Amino acid sequence: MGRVSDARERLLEAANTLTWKLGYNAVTVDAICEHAGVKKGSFYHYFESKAALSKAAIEDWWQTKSRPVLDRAFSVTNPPLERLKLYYAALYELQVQRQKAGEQVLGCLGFSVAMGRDSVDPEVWETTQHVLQRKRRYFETAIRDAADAGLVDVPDVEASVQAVYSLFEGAWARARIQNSPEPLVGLYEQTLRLLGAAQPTAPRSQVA
Amino acid sequence: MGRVSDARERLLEAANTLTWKLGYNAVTVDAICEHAGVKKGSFYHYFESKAALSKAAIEDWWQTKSRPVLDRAFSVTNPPLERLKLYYAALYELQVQRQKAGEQVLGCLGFSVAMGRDSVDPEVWETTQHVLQRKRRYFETAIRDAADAGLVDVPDVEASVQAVYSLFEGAWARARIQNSPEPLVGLYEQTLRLLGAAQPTAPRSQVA
DNA sequence: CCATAAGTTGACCAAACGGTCAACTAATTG
DNA sequence: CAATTAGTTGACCGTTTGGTCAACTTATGG
Repeated sequence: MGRVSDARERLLEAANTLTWKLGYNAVTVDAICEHAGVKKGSFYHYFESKAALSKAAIEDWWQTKSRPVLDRAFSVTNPPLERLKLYYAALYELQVQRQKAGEQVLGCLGFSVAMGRDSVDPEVWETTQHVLQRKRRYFETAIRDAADAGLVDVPDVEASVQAVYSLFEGAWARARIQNSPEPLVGLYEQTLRLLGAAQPTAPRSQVA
Repeated sequence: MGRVSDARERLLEAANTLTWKLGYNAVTVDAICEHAGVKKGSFYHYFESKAALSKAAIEDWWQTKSRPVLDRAFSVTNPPLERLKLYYAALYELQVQRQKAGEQVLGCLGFSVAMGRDSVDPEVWETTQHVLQRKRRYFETAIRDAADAGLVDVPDVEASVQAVYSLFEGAWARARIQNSPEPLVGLYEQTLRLLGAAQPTAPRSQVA
C-alpha cells in the first residue's frame, strides 16, 4: 500500500550527525531536513516533534552504532580486562579513521546530549540517560568478572567501576573539547593502575 | 559623571547562573535580562552582543569563583597530594551546601560550555578553553611536585596528569548528568591509585 | 544650579524558530 | 484499472530570537 521511502532513515541519520556535532539545542528542524534532503512537511509526517525524532535517533544510534561495538569488545569469550582494552582500541581506531577523513573528534553522542540536562527535552534526556546506564553496565560486568578471577586488586569493586567509567568518559569528553585524540592515549594503562592490575609492558618514558 | 549602577555586575551574575544551568545556547538574552532585572536596552548599553557578555561572564566566574578556591587548595605551602585532597573536599563541600539549599548539581561551568564547541560562539569557546587550561595547570604542578618529592610512583608523569585530570572532569560531568554528588565520592582515593601513592586509611568495604 | 555624561526604557525590527495544513503524487493491491 | 494508502510539497502561522534606537531620567562635577 502506498509508496515506499527511506526518508525516515535519512532523518534519523541527519539528526544524529548534526546533534553529535552541535548538541541538541543548536540543531534546528530546518537543518535536519536540509541535511536529509527532506521537506519539512515530510518531517512531520514521520515524527510528531523534534523531540520525538531525537528520541528515536538516539535509540537508533545505540542499537546500530554503539551497541555492536560494545557487544564485540565485551564478549564474555574475552578475558575481562582484555574487553576494556579491545573497547578502547576499537573507539580509538574509529577516531583515527575520522581524523583521516578530515572530520572532528566528537566524543560520545549520548554523553554530550546528557550534559544538556535542563535544556534538553525531558524525554530525550531520559533516553540518553538510559543509554549511558546500559553502557556503564558493560564496564561493571567486566570489572566484576576481573575481580572474581582475581585479576585486579581493589578494596571496593563498585568504587572502582565508578572510577574507571569516570576516567573513560572524562577522557572522551576532553578529546571532544580539544578536538584531538590525545587525552585517549594510554587510557588502558591508566585503567589498569586504577584497578591495581599488573602492567602489561614496559613504560614508555621515565621521570625522576 | 553620570549616574552609577551595578547592572553590569547583575548581568554577569545572571549570565553565569543561567548558562551554568542551561548551557550557552539555551540561554536567551531576554532570560538574562529578566533574571538580572535589567531591560534589554540596558543590556546592549553594557555589552555589544550576547557572546561578549558570555565572554566577560566566564572570565569573571574564573577570577571571582573558580580561581580563589584553586589558589587556596593548591597553595605551595600545602604538601603536593594534600592540595588535590583539599580541592576535592572544597568542591564537594560546595556541592553539599548547594543540595541543602535545594539546588541542582551543575558540575563545572567552563567544562559544560566547552563541550558545546561547534555550537558556541568561537570567542566564548576560546575563553572557556583558556580557563580550563589554567585549571589543568594547577593539577600538573601539584603532581609534578609530588613526583619530585618521591610521593608518587608513576612511569610517565605527563600521562598521569592527563589521567588524573580526566578522572576529575569525568566524575564532575557525571555528577551533573546524574544530578547527584555520588560519582564524586572516593575521588581522592582513586586519584592516589592512579598516582601509585600510598593509601591513607583502611578501605570502607571489602569485596571477594 | 545646571550642563553633561552615564544609565534606563519600551517600542520596534528582521530573521529564525518549531510546527501546521490542504493539495498533490505515486506505488501497491483487489 | 481504479481505489486506497503512504509519501511529498511549499506556502503559511504565531512565537521567539538577538539586536536597534531615539527619547528619557538621574547622579555628579564644575
